[in-house]
Amino acid sequence: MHKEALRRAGAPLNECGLMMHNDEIAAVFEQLADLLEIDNANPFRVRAYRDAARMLRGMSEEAADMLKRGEDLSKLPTIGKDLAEKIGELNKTGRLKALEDLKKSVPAGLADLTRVPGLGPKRVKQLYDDLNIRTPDELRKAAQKGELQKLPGFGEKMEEKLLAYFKADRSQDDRIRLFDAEKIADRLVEHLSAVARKNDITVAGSFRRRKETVGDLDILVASASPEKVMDHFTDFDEISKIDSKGKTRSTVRLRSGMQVDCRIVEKDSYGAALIYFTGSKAHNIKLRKRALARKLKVNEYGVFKGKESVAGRTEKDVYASVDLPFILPELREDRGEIEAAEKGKQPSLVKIGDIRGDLHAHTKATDGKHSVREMALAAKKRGYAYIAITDHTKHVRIAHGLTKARLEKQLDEIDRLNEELSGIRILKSAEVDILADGSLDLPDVILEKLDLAVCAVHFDFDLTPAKQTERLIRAMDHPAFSILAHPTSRLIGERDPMRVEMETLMDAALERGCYFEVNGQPERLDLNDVYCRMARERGLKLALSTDAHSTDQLDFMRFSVDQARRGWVGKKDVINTRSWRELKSLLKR
DNA sequence: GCCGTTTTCGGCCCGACTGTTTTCAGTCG
Repeated sequence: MHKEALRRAGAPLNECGLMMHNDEIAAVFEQLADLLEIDNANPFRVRAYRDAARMLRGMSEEAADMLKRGEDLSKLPTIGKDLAEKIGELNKTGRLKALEDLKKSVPAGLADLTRVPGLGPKRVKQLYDDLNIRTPDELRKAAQKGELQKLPGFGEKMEEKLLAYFKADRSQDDRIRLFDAEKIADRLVEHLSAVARKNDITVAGSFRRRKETVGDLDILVASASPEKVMDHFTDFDEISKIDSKGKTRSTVRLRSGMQVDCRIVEKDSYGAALIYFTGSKAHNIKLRKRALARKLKVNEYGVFKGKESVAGRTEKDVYASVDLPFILPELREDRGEIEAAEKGKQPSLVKIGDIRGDLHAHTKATDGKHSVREMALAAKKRGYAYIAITDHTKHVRIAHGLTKARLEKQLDEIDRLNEELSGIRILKSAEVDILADGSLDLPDVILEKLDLAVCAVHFDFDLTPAKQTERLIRAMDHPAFSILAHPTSRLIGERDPMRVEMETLMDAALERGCYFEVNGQPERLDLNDVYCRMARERGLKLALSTDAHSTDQLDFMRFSVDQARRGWVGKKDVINTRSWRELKSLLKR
């Protein structure tokens, strides 16, 4: 998406009716900010572009749609007259003259160089001016020839560092899935618990905000003997390299490629440090500004009036000092949570304990590992009232999808089990494949026998957005259609989301009595947080499901809940927080 | 470039660590 947007921004267009998505506009602004920074522009001007990009990425409505309705974009936060015009220009022409002009003096590739650790805009500019270095590859060659250490401000160490960077395996540089980060985080906490109480150790950062992917781990420890804790931390046996080590802050890299920052503070600062280390950065900046307006200063040690500390021990105290209630970590993205909290309108978020059943689970009849009985008993053990068995249908050959006959047999089995088992109801369902023309992959005669149909796309992901939307709406027209599973069919880091007209699709679902799933598989987490929020704002209810392929995967429910919480979703916005009777009344037939 | 219960101009979050320096700039989170 990023690359596509940049291509568009730089290339002439031959189409009409162009509409730029928010993330595409954001990508253009981000590139402009990168290049402006190298060009030594006013840092606050640079920040204005970055702030706007971030705001656009978190927005649940398309700026292009607002423009279509004739709305004034400068009413949006971080968007003023100038940026509103630039968004208009992008939306109309697909290009941005300011960016094209800037590229004439600052080669676009220089932005990539700032991503090399240790290189910021100043050094990149210097490398370009003095050695005409424009790409990471040119940088590597210059370092190998020993040319860098001759530059003022660069030295032997810097050159060594860069050489080490180019020598190292870069395959793990990308953000990793929350689920994978969790395993590492658990081991780190276990390691640190030898020198600190577990209550005094928190994995903060985007991990605590439950972001779908995690770039690094930020560990905060409260301790009166920081040096002892820090020495123990840097002794962790998975560490491959210590990037920096100080008395209160260290950065290391693990053999897995994961970067870990450890910060140690005293107990009296723990709350302030938690806020600081949990982020997001934008949330913190807003808090600090708010503090300034009250003649207070917030840093990671506390809240200060002059030199006197007025809060810091708990997060609640720190928020209270700037007249705010505690704000849940999942909301701390500066997407309106501070304003909502200020008005006492912070959303009440769905909790794992609110979930009454799972509406997406497979068995060994297709690509799952366990039987219907085993899945049902595992669901009962988790305290659920119901579980929908949703095996694939025939079109999904790779999963040995069910034919009508095989599904009929499974439905008989479910009847028998429902007779036999108490305390859990097995719902008759299937993950019905949505074919390319929008028809469903099972005959009506059997669809009619299901309690609900969970429907999903597994092929033909790359139709045009209009065609894809049409396909899905046609599917939802079917009277049996209940839930659209993994609505964009993305796989994090592997497959981009299908391009659909999401607002149109959500409104169509709403009109037809259909619901969208939030799939808890660690590589799916589909819908994402922004779309969850969009659904909530439009009144479209969600099904939080696991898509479990084994009994233990029923635990993925918490990832689905996390994602929904990041989208401001409450208990009432979720259909499977209800008893089966209530849920049934929400289904269209 | 944005923004306003101090302001429509003059501000814009804050501190730790490193390397290359003799007191600090650059980078990072």
